[in-house]
Amino acid sequence: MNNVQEESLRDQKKSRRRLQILEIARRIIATKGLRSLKVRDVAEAAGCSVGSVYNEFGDFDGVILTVNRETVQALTVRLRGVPAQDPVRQLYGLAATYLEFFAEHANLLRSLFEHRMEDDRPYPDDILQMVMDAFALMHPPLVRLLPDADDVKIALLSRTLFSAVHGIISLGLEERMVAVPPQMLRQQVDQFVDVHLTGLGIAPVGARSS
Amino acid sequence: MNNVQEESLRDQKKSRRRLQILEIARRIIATKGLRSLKVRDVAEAAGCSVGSVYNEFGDFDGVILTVNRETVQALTVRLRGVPAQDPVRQLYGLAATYLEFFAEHANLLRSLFEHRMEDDRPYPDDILQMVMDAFALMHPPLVRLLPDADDVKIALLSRTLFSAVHGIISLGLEERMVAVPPQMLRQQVDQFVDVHLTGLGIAPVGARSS
DNA sequence: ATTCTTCTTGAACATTGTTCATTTTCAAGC
DNA sequence: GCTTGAAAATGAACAATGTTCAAGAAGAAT
Repeated sequence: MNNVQEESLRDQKKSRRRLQILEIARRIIATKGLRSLKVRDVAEAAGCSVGSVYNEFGDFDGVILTVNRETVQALTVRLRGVPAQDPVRQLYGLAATYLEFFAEHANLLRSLFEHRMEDDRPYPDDILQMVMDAFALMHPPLVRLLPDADDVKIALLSRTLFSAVHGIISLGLEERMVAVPPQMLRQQVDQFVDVHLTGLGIAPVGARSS
Repeated sequence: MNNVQEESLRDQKKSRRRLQILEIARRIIATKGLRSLKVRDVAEAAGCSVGSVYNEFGDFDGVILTVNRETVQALTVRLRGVPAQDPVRQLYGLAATYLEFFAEHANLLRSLFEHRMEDDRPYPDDILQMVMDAFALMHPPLVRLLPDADDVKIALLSRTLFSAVHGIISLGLEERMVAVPPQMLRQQVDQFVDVHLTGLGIAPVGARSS
């Protein structure tokens, strides 16, 4: 075990190729959907053999899962970038940012939420955990807004609220279903948060600008 | 065109087989998930050749779509069975019934919402319309509760609210994700509707029993 | 330079959706 | 009932795609 950072030529090529495969797979999923992702297409575009893809990722699910992992990581970064001064605005911001991100990367998000494993193999725990953590990002602002509430209940509320927003957005962006105009979807989400905060006894942003 | 109901022996066998194929496909999807559905398994279980499946449904997507169509039909029947005397209770009932139905037929619902067509062929319009119609079932009670509101806005609200409930339930039942205990999920949904109705200025059911 | 380890390759295989020439089945006409 | 023509069923062959692995190539170690 040499902890000095001496990357062998072999390792360099390996990791460069790994990145390349992921980049190509992500591009295909993003543009043509998960169902259009084929091993041979990825291998050819990456300039390597199909065997190398398997060598690097074990099986094809491994490629998909790695892309999904990076998707939820990117999502988390975006959500963490939402300003936290005003907790009410933060909640709106989280919803709006989720909508933006979903609209920009619809097929990647669908891959994250819709991909099923072969047979009955379990979905990797770390990805599930990251999704749950992302959905828990509404927790801190809710705690500030509801200081007297039980922390466990707030945790549940955070997941519930974010899941609700997810439902509105994922179905709203489903071009299959009655394609809600994207601008209207933004209003729809804002209004939903409005009503829900009101119901929680929190004064919403109201007539002020976003 | 003979509108007399004389079914030839041929037609009888044909429709019997059709039903049988659908029943088997539905059972496989329901128990082992859409990804485990294979033409040969269906054909063998139905006691016919793979060619017959294609003869009857055009392609394999045709089988899946027909199962999905029947799923949304069954869902609609269940949702229409929710009592409509009290509009507030009706809203709770629609959410609770959706939860029940989703819990009973999780894989069938996932097939409905997650199946993607081959290439870029469009999803059949009639199925999309039926889903939208089902999600519009919150419209009538909302109209009764908000008599002064614009009808178009109520239509949007109905879709939004149902989509939110869908998000909470579909993620909550996702055993992949932090498996919310089913009993707790019911409370979660009820509470969500509670808060949202309050936010809309409607008195929720409150402390009374379901 | 030689050897050893590791990775890469791509042909072969396995699985699964799809097609279609052939056979079978059935209904209609005699 | 037999003949015949149309329709359907068949399943072998094909196509597309995920997976494996023996052989070879490439880099590391001595």
